[in-house]
Amino acid sequence: MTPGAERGAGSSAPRSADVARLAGVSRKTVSRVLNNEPYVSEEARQRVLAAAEELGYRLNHAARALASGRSRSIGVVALGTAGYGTASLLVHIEHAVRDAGYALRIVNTPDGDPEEIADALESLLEQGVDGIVISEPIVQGKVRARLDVPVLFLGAPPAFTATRTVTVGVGARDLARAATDHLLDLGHTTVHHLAGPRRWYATKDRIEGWRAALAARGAPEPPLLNGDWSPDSGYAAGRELASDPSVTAVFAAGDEMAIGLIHALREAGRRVPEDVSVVGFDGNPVFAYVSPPLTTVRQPFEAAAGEGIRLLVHAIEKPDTDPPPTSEPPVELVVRGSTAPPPDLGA
Amino acid sequence: MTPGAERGAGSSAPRSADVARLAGVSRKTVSRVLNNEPYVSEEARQRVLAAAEELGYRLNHAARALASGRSRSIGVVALGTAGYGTASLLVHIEHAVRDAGYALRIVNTPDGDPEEIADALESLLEQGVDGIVISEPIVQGKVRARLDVPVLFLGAPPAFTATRTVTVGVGARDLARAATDHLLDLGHTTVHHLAGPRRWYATKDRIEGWRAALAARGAPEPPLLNGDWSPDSGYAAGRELASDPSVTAVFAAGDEMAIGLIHALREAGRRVPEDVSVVGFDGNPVFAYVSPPLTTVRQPFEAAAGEGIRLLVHAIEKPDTDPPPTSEPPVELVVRGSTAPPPDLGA
DNA sequence: CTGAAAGCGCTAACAC
DNA sequence: GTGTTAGCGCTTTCAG
Repeated sequence: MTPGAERGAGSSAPRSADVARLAGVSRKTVSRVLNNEPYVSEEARQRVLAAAEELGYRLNHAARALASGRSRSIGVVALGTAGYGTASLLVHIEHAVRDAGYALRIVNTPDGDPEEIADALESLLEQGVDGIVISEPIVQGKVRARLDVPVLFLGAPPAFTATRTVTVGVGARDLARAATDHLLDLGHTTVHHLAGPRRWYATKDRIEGWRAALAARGAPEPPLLNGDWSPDSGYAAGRELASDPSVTAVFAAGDEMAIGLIHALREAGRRVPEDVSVVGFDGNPVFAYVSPPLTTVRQPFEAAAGEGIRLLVHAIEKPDTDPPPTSEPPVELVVRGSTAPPPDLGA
Repeated sequence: MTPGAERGAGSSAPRSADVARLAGVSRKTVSRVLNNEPYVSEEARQRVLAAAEELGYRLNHAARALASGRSRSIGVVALGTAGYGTASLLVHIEHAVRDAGYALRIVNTPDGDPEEIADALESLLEQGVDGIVISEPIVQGKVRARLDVPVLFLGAPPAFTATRTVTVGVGARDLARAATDHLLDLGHTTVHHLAGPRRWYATKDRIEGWRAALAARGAPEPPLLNGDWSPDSGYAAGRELASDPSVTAVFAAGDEMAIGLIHALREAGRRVPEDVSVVGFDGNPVFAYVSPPLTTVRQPFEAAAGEGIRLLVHAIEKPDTDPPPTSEPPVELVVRGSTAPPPDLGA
């Protein structure tokens, strides 16, 4: 049986050759139509489309990837936490990737260890992704990897080298600074900071923003508190802080830690915001409905994902032209009920 | 230049032929080693592995998929909400899929319309996934799709037909029943229910569980409240309910709606849990730290994802053998501070 | 504007 | 245990 010969009715999935035969054109023309290439007569195009529809033709991406060397897919290395921030970012990434006409492959790295990340990258590379997104990477340790595709670092400076790296920040430093400034503006002498795990870039950025705000006013810098993003760790930090009456303002690096912190504070008899003000970080809308409603800063997840993917796709498709212009997302402070002037000020 | 001939040093990525040459074996033997097939001498295996390592060889999955007809990847159709439930489920799915040695491809359907779902499926199928996971599907409308791979329906009965479908529930009905029973056990005459969007299966299950609990005690069934999972919708429902003094217990179909609901109730002067008890659904740990701590039922996301993927992989790899046994996840009611006996009982 | 021929890098079936 | 021979279904030259 020669290739392209008749196949028993309904035997197996139709291939582009079947479409070509039905449409009365060559396989190459079918390929042109399916790839929106120019130089196809409108009539041929219609015939091909109709034939594909009639046959229920489904393009085989594996074959295309093999032949073209590109998979039209983007891989993302995500961090394992199911928190609002990570999840929200992922949803927006998916959306942006899909809009750009790419498919999404995901590998999660529960702990974000350099080794795990290297494995994740390797796995993505084997799958032939055209580009990679590293979402909120870890700062610690060196990642060993041979990256021959463009990489987008979302929310952090490049953690390793690749053919071409593109970076989009989420403005975490500025957001942290705005959160701290808000507290300072209210009259607090200084602001304590409950940070995330030290290995995260996100943690580092927030610490820097907080520090900068303090320094700009000459406010003393209290010792850093350490959490792990979980409400439990916020609670633990809150218990510690509650015993120190000089604490009147705390900036937590995540909404959930802020919630745990507030709970511990109140349990210890300190009122929020009357005695202690607390501001969170992320902007999960549900915390508008707790008591007190949480003052927080909103992370521009959608904008960051959108810009980042645009840049990444540009690096993939037109590596030799100038990247599209990018704009800094606005800093959004959401003032709700968990912050107020310090108690002594009124006395 | 004959195929397999010397290539200029560092010219391009090494292929299996390069590994074969360096190891002094045939390409097929390389393939055998890489696929963990039997009938390879230990010595040959080591030589191949060493050669691959030395060359920095990376398997080309596209070529493998094309040749073998299988991609060793699983696609998931996710729903667009970035809520705790969806995100948590996704994380566990990713983990289970990876453990099984498969890669993950994701398509999100913001609204979960049947048409969107059909598109998502089509896109996954073109990518050549070996199996598909539909996470928490929508009940409404018919999905048109030609599914020639096994499909896992997670948390819902099959919404359409496929070659082979496997279903794993999350026990939502039993969980809803347990939540309602808890309130009834406390002495409440009846329990109101704030449901999710009607198009979701998850909504339907929870309504049924609630209804069954009520019926079993002969409790009157109050009119259903409708939300959309968002805290805003919980708040809106709460405002409505607050004006009716006969309401003493509410079961909300999601934690976030419960939080909004409680806020509205308190704003209207009704105390929780003294005047009105509220129980949520999902088990997001952060709500242990709000006031009052939220009583809720925990969804067995991890168990469901694990069992589901095991079943799906079985259907992919050994379609002709009996599926592995599955066990019902336990019902976990987490009693915290938002529930108490009704006010009149004490009077 | 269109088509013919030649692979992309791998695995499948069979021989040895 | 191992190698040989054919493709998988598509895109890429390069001719027309």
